[in-house]
Amino acid sequence: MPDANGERPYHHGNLRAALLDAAQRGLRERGADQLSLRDLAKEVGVSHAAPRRHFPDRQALLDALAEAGFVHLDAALRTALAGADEGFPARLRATMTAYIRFATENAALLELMYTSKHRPGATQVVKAAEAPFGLMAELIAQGEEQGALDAADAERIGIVLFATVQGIASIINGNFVEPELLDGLVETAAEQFLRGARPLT
Amino acid sequence: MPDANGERPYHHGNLRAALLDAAQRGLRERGADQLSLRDLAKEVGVSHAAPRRHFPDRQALLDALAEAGFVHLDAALRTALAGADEGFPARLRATMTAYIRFATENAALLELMYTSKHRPGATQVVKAAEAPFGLMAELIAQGEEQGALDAADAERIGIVLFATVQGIASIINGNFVEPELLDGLVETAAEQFLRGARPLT
DNA sequence: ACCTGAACACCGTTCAAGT
DNA sequence: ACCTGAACACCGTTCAAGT
Repeated sequence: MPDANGERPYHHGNLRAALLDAAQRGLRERGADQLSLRDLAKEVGVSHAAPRRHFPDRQALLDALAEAGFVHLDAALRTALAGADEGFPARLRATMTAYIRFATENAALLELMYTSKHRPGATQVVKAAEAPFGLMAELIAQGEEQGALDAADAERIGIVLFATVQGIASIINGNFVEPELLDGLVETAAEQFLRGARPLT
Repeated sequence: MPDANGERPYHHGNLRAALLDAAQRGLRERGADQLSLRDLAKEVGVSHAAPRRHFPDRQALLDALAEAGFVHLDAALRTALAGADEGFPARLRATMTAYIRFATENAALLELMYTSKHRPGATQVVKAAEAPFGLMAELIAQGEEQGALDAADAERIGIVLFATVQGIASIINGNFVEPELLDGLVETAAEQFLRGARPLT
């Protein structure tokens, strides 16, 4: 039982949350490669074997981080959309910009999210990704209703849009183009997308 | 000196090449995480400290793999272009398809290539990426000359195209969409691109 | 110049045992 | 149910020493 004096902030029901919290910081500050279960356990104040109860192995913790990443990404996109104008072009740009911002501000996390560690097994991660993918599809469907798009298949076009922003993000994060080009790339992609999907006459 | 009987196939000037070769196989078969310098040394038949002469640390070997990956990618794209028809739409589709094929057939390598391990320092990797990026820009420039594109800035459009295929590849490799959708996604992206960048009248 | 062998500090993972 | 402590096999990295 937890002893009477308030010496230990964790250890009861929130070891898992505490570990994830520490892992999130470590990921941001030192990258996924430097994330060690033993370190995290020490940082949180438990023995090195304690995390095993909550994460059967290291990969399980990384998967949990990726899963949480998709939840946060989805929230960021929905927040951006909530604050955007009603017109489709504005909503498109707001979503793209929010994605890129999230991706560049959480570069190590993004890597983890898309890394094919999601072999057969990590269904949770794929499941969590459905929310932002769905958001993209909804956005496209709205554009069709507004008459801004001729797109027949909202889901497929949504995936291509998703892929485009994700690709821009990974090219920027990988240092393959100068960061100054970022805004221009997003704008070029948005313009091309609007022109490419607009009704023909 | 190498003793007279032909017992050792390596050890002279090609330890580096032998290590890279073994690493390439290991990467494909077990992924980058499972790549161990000690294992590679054992597989090649040298002591565990020998690789240090050629790769100062583990990251240096991973960077060398990524660098070689971009060289191979560039070759694959150029081969595809050499066999394609002259018209821009055909050349565009050939390039996109070749990229996606390379990316899905070398998923673990692709991850390594784009992983932001390329922090300040790994200039070799970024340098090696310039070839395929340049190829994309050339492709766009040809499209402009043929009158198929209105694009003002070939380099920027080329980067967006690059980002789109890379994004599709990572979404497929990450298992976020069913593989059956792949061909349709590439075709949708190609159509949108052609429509988005075509002259206005 | 290139490689060996021992040593160091650190891992992830397992398991009997504690509370 | 949750955590501890010892143990195991394995790392990357370093360095004196060999050839």
